[in-house]
Amino acid sequence: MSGQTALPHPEPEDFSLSTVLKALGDPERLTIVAQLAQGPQDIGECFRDNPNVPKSTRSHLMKVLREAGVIRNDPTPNGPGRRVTLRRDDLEARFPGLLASILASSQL
Amino acid sequence: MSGQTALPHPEPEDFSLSTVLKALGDPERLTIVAQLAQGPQDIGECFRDNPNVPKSTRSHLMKVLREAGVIRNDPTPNGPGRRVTLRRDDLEARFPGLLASILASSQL
DNA sequence: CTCCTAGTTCCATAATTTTCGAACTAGACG
DNA sequence: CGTCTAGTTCGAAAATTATGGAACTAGGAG
Repeated sequence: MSGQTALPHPEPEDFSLSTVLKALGDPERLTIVAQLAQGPQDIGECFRDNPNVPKSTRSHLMKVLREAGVIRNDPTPNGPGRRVTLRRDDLEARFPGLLASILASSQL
Repeated sequence: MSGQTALPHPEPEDFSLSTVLKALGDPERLTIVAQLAQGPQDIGECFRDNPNVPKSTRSHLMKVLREAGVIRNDPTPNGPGRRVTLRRDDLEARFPGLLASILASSQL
């Protein structure tokens, strides 16, 4: 696998609305989240478009989303790479309707 | 009145989702917007709590919200100061449900 | 007209965020 | 074991954003 194998993820009760909004208030990160709405992806897939983004920048982008509670970033069970997942249910539990309206607005 | 009397405001079709989210992704600005949800206010009222914020900083905070399309900042018709208004309808037209879910989540 | 009030704009500085190379980590495969 | 792959972390530099004093603006009151 890669990296430290297990990264810290905040609990839903520790999510902050402004932190979530700030994480999504960036076009690149918003695009990634919109893609993840269609299902989990490996990190590489998230950057199929603009493939010239260096690894460290990718990691940082994901870190901001992960620390806000927007995504999970877990080791792939049987295989290389990492699996990124939208934390739909956790976000819905904490901020009802928020993610849905953002995703709907993001595809205009 | 004060300042340049008429400030530029973007049209709803020029709103950008990530710009709106970025504008709201700041605790101070989010608090201001939550207050404005209860009705228009003069700028002074927006800062009744933390009254030690200098004028230029207040103006800048308002500018970010205004340029994102979140608020209107207009001269008060008969009197001093400026009237700040949440652009509820314009935001709803462009990003349905977004503001409502943010406001609901902001009072937790 | 002058002064007062309320707010914007300008500008420079401070703080935060982004970017990306380089070093490091961990599993898979041979 | 060594190597390849995929990704994280570190650190420093670049870019963006925030802060706040000073100058400026506009209306209202005297």
